[in-house]
Amino acid sequence: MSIRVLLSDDHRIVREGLRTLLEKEPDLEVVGEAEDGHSTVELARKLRPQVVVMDITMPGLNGIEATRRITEEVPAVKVLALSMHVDARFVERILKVGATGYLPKDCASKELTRAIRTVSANQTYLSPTIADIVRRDYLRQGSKADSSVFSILTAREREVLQLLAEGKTTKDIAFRLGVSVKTIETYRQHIMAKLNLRSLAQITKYAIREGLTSLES
Amino acid sequence: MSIRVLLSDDHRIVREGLRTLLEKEPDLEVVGEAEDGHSTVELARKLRPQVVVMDITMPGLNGIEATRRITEEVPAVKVLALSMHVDARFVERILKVGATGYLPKDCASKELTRAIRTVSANQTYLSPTIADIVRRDYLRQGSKADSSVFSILTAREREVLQLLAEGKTTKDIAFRLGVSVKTIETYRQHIMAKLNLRSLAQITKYAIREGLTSLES
DNA sequence: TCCGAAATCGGGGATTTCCCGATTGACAGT
DNA sequence: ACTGTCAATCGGGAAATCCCCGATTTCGGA
Repeated sequence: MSIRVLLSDDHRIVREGLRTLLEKEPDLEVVGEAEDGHSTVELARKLRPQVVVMDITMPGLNGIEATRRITEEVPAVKVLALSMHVDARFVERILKVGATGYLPKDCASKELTRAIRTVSANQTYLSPTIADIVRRDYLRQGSKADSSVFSILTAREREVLQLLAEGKTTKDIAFRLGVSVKTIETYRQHIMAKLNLRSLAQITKYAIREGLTSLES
Repeated sequence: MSIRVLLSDDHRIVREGLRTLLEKEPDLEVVGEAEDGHSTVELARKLRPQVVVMDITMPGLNGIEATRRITEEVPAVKVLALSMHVDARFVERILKVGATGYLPKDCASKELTRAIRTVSANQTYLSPTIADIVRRDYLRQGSKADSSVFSILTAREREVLQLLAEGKTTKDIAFRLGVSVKTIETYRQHIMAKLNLRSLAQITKYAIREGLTSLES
């Protein structure tokens, strides 16, 4: 019986490439593709794949937040992060929210298929480069308190923070999340109060530093 | 006779995916892969492919600089940019240095193969989204020499841009520069129009990219 | 000298922000 | 079961900002 895989990446050509790669493996079956965090969560719930190959940087809802929701709601679904970041912060965060594997995008297809098989077997897969980075990170700072967004802000606030930093207007966000403009305003106030920020520009910079959005507009 | 293609992308899994996609096309032949600008230039010189599929963001020597060198040295080699950026600045820059096609990474494989065939036939291929962005860019600013801040914005506009990106409010800035709020509003409009930006978040990111402000604070 | 671009300001309506408070439901501790 | 906290949601109302117009002045280059 084959391993059912859900692909999540905001670039279609990347998804198609991955799909084609995986389809050459007889024991792997790509059951769906998602282009952002929300659709990934939804498809994971609906399709119940064994493994989600998850990009981290995605518009709207990012891969870390999507992973948090998936592993909380459907723990049987394993998440394998496939990211261009080789930064310990990202590794730590996505593992913390429930991913069981992490691969840099700069990896071989053999490694990807091996990682998928590993995580689908309830094991953790970290590629050698990543494992090394994590080890160094631990050596360097032990486990100090996490004062980043991920511990201070609520899920909803993080979501709004990211959308604000992506240049969405309050109205946009309210519509997208299906709540009133007033609610988004409140979140914005909370975000600014909690993070001690005073302007949208500072919010944007904060989000960039925390990897919630990229510099490319 | 098949079209010889060189793949250039810093992520191996992306290269492998693209290779697998292209190998399904009988008239396309992937003759090599490069993982950074320097190796791309070198392989283009050595292998003389008809087309180089070029990523823009690469470590060491980026895709734009690599394109410049290739088209200068081996004009017969056509460069097709495949980028995650849908920003007019990148399109403009890489076309200016000799690329004859531009695709967003968020495209279908059919479009990629079509683009490769188009540029190999000495024609220019811009995907619809890209073409639209270029058109808007032209409408807005004509074909300016360099779309960087330092040539399109006036000194005053740059000043305001920086202050906005530093988190200052309109009123703050007006006071600081000793002019009316209305004047600052006008500058802001000009900045957004000239740079094709739509939000303060985007303004902030632009300023960071251009080195007008730092990520801190 | 004439033209365009830069710098400056305003009107007026549409939106957003900002600072308040309020409700509901979930969950934690006693 | 009671109490308290907190996340998520919404509203009022005033201030600020945004947005789309146009206007004036100045100044350097064709």
